[in-house]
Amino acid sequence: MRKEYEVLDDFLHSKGLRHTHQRKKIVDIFLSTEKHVSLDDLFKLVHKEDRTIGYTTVYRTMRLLTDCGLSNEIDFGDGVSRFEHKFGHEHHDHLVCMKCGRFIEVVKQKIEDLQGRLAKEHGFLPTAHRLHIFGICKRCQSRGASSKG
Amino acid sequence: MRKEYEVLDDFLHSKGLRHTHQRKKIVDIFLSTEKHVSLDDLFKLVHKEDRTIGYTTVYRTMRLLTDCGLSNEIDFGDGVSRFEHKFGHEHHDHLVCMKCGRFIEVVKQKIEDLQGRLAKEHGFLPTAHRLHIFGICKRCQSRGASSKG
DNA sequence: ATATAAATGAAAAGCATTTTCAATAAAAGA
DNA sequence: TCTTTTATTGAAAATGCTTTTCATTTATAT
Repeated sequence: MRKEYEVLDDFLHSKGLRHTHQRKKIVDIFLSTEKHVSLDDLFKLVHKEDRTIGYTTVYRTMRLLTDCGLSNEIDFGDGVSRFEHKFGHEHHDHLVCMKCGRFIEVVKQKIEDLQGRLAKEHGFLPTAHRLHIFGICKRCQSRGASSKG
Repeated sequence: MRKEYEVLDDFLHSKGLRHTHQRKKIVDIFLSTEKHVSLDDLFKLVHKEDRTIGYTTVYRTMRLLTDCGLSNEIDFGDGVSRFEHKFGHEHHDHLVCMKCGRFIEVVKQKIEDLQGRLAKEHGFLPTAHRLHIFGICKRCQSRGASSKG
């Protein structure tokens, strides 16, 4: 678990950007957080540890991480961007539960392959894709009607 | 091409809602518009024909159409909701060109099937899904670097 | 140490979406 | 047709997240 910092270092260096203790702390917390955090989530986590770090800095740091490829920005269509870091889990799709809001990460290689083929059939050169399947998760099904956790 | 109005009529009726000339005009324009319009797009189209219809009414009408299933709200992650009407083309995925912004509607039954299976494998009860493949379209590939249309 | 340019944080601005509210108008009944 | 009831409308304001501004601070190079 050192590579992630190197990636950021290289990126900062190559762009003439600087190391700051704020960035270090934000990155530490982000990388140690399992997964999909909104800016607000992350700001709260950071704020708990360091009251002097502002929302704006978290925002800018996340953009930095996204730009250098350490973070992935995801959008479930609820008007809030979420971020997930890219270590351990490479590409994956999401099963999003409409009841409890939780999501499961999944991959099915055959689907990946077919997507590539589908793109090719249309002369399309794919660079990325996003698949969200919405529904009700196992837990919420067995719990019947309501619930929120 | 009469069924779409019936759907709306039924919906309005079942909910005790009313027919208004504003709704009629907005629905007419929306249904005659081939495809993916933002609220702003649609408002402009409506405004051209009737200066008295406000943005809010367009907004509310589109929510109505989405609720009664005539319209599909789509989100390409650029912070703007778009709407497409559901006649002619049922469910489909999107190939989104990152260069010219155009999108192609596609379906591959095998992918659909595999998605269902994938969900099932996780005890997940799927209700909808969204697949966007991002990349460069045929046209933009052959045109080389720049371009916007 | 000093200079210089990036980074920070608070506050303000942007922007699409959503709500508020007084005025208007559709549907139903008299 | 006239009234009544209640949904609808449109302008403006509010929301909520994201992004920018700007004066100040601070990391690096000299």
